[in-house]
Amino acid sequence: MRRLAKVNTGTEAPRRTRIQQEKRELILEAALEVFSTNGFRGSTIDQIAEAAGMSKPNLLYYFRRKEDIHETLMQRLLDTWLAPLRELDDIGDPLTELRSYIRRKLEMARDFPRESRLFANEILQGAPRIMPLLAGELKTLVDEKAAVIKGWMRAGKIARTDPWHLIFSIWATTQHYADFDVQVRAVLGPNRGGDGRFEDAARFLEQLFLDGLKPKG
Amino acid sequence: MRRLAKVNTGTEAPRRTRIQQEKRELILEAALEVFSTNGFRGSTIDQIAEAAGMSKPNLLYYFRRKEDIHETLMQRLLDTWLAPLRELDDIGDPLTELRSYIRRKLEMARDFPRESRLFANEILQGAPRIMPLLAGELKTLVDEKAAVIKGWMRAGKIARTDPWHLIFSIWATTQHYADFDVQVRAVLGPNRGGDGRFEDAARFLEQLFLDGLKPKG
DNA sequence: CAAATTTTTGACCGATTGGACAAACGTTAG
DNA sequence: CTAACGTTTGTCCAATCGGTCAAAAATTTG
Repeated sequence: MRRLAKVNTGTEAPRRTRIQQEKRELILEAALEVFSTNGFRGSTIDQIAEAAGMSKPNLLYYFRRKEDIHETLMQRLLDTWLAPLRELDDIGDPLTELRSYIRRKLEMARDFPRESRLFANEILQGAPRIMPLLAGELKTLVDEKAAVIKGWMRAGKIARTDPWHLIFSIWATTQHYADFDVQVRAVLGPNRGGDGRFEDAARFLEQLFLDGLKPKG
Repeated sequence: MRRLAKVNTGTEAPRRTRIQQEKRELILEAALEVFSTNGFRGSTIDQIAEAAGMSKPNLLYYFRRKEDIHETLMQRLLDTWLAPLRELDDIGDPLTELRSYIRRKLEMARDFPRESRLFANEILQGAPRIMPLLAGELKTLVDEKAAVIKGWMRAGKIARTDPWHLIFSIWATTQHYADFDVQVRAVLGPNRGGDGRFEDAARFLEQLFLDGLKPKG
């Protein structure tokens, strides 16, 4: 009876055995850990293989090239990473929607810091591997949501301002707590830099985005 | 007559000839370019040497190890990078002071994006080389300025909130335009992503930090 | 000028890298 | 069981890496 051929087709034919599925997940999990802390060029296949508990040739049996691992990781990443923005909905109170979006993004920075750092690494180095996605899929989504926000502004539900830069500022402030986590904890010190820092950040960001810094009165 | 001995003392004795000064600057400039786009491990001495227009052994005559270049670069960076925060002054109107700080930081993101990316690269990878500086010099400075801001809040000059996270949010939003520049331009597109994007960002950030998003009324 | 010193380079080295390969080992269908 | 296929590994390789070294070239000093 016909069995499966080579695994590493990469582009298509994802028919895989149980072992293949499991081992590929194991490798991707290990690669996320290694890539997110060392960058692509700073990471070695040996590091990933050791983190995944297997030999280098064995890893290369599941992913033919180092770049294939990174590519698979980035493809998966973008979907989950943009999910909060996709949820931004025209129905419902605008200020509540924005507050929820900020909160969800901050939770992702707290719960998936490796994903955030992997993405940041890629962008920092000029996004050589995902540039088309940025100018295509991402731009389309942001433009769409910017239109929604503009509608809220026209309706007088939120202050008039630039929707694109608003989205950037939400990305920047929330992802900062994942990407610059080391610095945040170093500056806050042992007491304030503990587990409570995300709640402090949530409170601060809510106030910033809703009311700004001008004193009441 | 006694001449200069080896150049690479590194830690002290910075007596240098004209050629040494010039060539060292040339190397540091080239290294800034290379390190900021490839990270430390992703950059090679050959790349830096080529960017500086000299041979690898010649470069190693001025900096004995690759790490020495990076270290020198980081030391210089922190001084100029924190200058805007150091200027944050207790005298003068608080809201004006904060607005000036945001503007200066945004100008630095525009005029020195490579420095910003170099710093981001280092922090992203756990700040292995400057951790002591973060927990020492940086924390001291931020704590000091947080106290100044707290004074403004007590005096009712600005809204009460967390001064540390306020500083983080200013860092995050401004540096975003340097570190994530590729993404910003990809999303904004050819028209809005042109040279005017920093002015748009300045306008938006001023409104965000002063008034927030709640509609006037 | 010439000697002393600084600067530059080609050649080289050991270590590490991404990846190839064949042989050994496991597993499963008939 | 056994043959066919999937999985794993030890070994090897060429390229690249950071860095050395001695000797040539350029510069400075007296």
